[in-house]
Amino acid sequence: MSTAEETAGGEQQPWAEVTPDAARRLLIAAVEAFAERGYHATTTRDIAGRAGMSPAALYIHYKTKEELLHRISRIGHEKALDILRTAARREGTASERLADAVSSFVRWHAGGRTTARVVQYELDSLGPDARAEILALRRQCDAEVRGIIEDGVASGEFDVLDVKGTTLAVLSLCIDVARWFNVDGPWTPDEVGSLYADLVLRMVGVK
Amino acid sequence: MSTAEETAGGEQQPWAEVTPDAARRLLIAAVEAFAERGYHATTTRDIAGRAGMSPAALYIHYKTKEELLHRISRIGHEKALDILRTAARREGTASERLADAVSSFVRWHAGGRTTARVVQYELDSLGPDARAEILALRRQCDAEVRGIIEDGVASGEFDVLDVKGTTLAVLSLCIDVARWFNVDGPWTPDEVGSLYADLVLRMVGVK
DNA sequence: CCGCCCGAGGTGAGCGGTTGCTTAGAGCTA
DNA sequence: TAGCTCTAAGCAACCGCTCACCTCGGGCGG
Repeated sequence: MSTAEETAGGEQQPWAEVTPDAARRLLIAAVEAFAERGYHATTTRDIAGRAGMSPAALYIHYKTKEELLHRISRIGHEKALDILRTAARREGTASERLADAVSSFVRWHAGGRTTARVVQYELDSLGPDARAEILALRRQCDAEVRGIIEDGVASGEFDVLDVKGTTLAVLSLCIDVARWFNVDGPWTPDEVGSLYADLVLRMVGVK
Repeated sequence: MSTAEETAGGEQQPWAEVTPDAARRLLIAAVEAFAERGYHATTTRDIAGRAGMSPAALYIHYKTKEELLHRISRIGHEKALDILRTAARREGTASERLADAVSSFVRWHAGGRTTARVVQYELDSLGPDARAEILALRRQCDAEVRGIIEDGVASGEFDVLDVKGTTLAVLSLCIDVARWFNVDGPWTPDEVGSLYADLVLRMVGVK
């Protein structure tokens, strides 16, 4: 009951790599607080309180509040990149790989909306160095999707005028799911994933 | 040199309806600050400073910092709704009206990125009453776009499986432009507008 | 024309409260 | 004892916001 899977919507048990148990509890509390109120509106006292600790306990495991956001952001982006890379590098046609990438990427944004929100929208609360590191991961995400689209164009499956712009639009569409998706809404993450996969295939001109 | 049009990217001179000149300067300063740093990270001293005034001057024209955000959000949403309504109610085929709606809506988000960012992403920094008022405007935006898509389906121009979901995706795609668009980037607002109009027509199944 | 007042718009100083973070030390395990 | 985890208390800085006061253009009786 005090484990990690109480995050709404059945977030797959994440953060297993965050090792001292208290550090993980603090990090999960921070994710929830940042997602609800935003980084700047969240106080260190709120984070510690959600984790059932005193305000000072936070500073045993993390040097600053920003380090929490940095860790969350890095782990989240690595997960997102992993999802896209897995889809991009499996075997199958470009259409199959693109549909797979979009539907699993969207499922992650919808199902783990709490995390995705922080990862995608609190990026410029980071300092310059941390932000630069995260932006590098983000460019790798871009590259994976662009690779699939380029493959599809080369094989004649896709009909795209502007590869760079279309790549951006596809990623943008997926990412924005984290903004509007509501766990109490009419769709499950799976439904949004397959709807979006269909829409994206249309965008790249698959008949 | 101290007028309103110094906002980056040639934002069409807005906020003309904000009447005492000092109040307008404060509001423009607030838009820029909120867009750069977010609502909670922006201090009233920063807003007043950008407008060339002392911190106390803000409270002559606005009751609270939140009232500033409320005013910005309401005016911005009214402008967005106006753009969509104009496109939806002009004469022409559903395809023409949808392309018009998307390209002008996207142009607004890209060209007026500063404003659009605040309008679209700082919504839940508002209190419950103000947020409810803004959400009503947002539902009207939704309805305009859904109306065009329903027309296209009825006339046989469009081929969509899920009207509600597709409407949401189209709006989502446009709104997210405010997040990633960069005035120093490779595209002009016009170019993104027509690229997106094309992508959206594909999404609704226009040949 | 003068001197006077007035209200709108502005300021400097500062209030109470909160922030991120620190420190001294308690509790527990080994 | 030694070492790690956590807490109670609190520090300096900063927050949104207020208050007493200042400034200045214009109406107006004389």
